[in-house]
Amino acid sequence: MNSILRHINVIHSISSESEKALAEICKEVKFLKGKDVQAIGHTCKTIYFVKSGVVRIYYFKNATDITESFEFENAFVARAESLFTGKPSKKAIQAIEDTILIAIDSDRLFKLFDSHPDLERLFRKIIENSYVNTVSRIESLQFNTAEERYLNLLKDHSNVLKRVPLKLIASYLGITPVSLSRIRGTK
Amino acid sequence: MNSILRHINVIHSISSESEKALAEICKEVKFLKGKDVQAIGHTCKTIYFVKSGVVRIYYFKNATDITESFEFENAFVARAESLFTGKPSKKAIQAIEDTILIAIDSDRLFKLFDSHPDLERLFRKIIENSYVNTVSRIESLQFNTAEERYLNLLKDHSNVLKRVPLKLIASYLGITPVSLSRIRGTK
DNA sequence: TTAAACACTTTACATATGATAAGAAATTAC
DNA sequence: GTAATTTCTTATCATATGTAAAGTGTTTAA
Repeated sequence: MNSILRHINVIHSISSESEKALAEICKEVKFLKGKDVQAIGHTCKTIYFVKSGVVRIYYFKNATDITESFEFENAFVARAESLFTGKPSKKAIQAIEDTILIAIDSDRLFKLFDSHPDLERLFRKIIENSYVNTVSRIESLQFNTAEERYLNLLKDHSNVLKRVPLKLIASYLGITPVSLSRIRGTK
Repeated sequence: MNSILRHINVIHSISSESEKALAEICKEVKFLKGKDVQAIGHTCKTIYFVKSGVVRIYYFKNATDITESFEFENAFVARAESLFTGKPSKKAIQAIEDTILIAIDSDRLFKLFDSHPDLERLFRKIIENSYVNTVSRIESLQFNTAEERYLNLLKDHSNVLKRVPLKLIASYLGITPVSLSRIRGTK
């Protein structure tokens, strides 16, 4: 629990009572490299925090595997389109390395919000941050070339390049592995 | 205020006391077609609700005007990257038709959250919804062709096509006006 | 009402990215 | 440690979209 509490308190500090309540609905879970944390078709009732390792959210379009996002140590992961709508997700979460996650039960978390406004505020801010990141991702996909997107990733998140297979990065950037290889070749 | 209260109560119903508190920090403002509601470089301290009309968020990349999003009647608009970070925005909000907005002072709203948890919950849910929409927009930009994106817009938001100039829609779809015209021609 | 400005389309050509296939390199599994 | 997979690169060709320029149609404003 220490890693998550340390991360949380930078975003919004919560009372020790709230820390305790949060700890009670958390559970540590481990996944081997390549394993699905949650499968396609499953309704998301869990918010994960990455303690160690890397995960990705992915889905299939025309039988092609597409990576929607990566999350590394000290980040939250959830399939928002399912968690916030209650519908089954068309996406899966997969461990890219051997990974340790802290699983937070979302139903119990949302109930805690009634009695612990500081937790609701914390998660509001977490969502705000995710939202801001997502909007800037749209900007990048809307009018940057594939090469610009690759170079920005290299500049801002070079750890991704070091720890994630290129074929996963390609679809994250919205291009094919062949195209990514070509872009890398001309540098 | 009626339109905003009606809209809000579908998302999360709030006490009449909270309605009153919210009304106090709202102000109705009007903008003529083409006018900027908020300019580039301005730090966003306002959340708008569109009472009537249409607005867009736009910015410039290499001197090209790019529309990030449209918002019609009964929707909230804000430049999240500025509102949630406190930094000056690189984007502007513009009225596409003559538009009436309800302006909510964000500093005062965030203060209200301390005494009105139902308001915080309401706005948490509004952000969750925006987040879900934004994630699905990424999906669309990541691996749909320009034609698929156009046809999806036609299917899901045909009102956009009816009320917004095509050149604005083109950049929203991530393509040039010429390319959009070509796609429309082949149907 | 007319000129000016703006929005949209069409054409021709350039270019980035996609698709396919084959080979090289790296990783995994026995 | 070697074979079998998987990942990455390279090459070729096809195609979607970009760029530029010109023409038509529609608003806007004097």
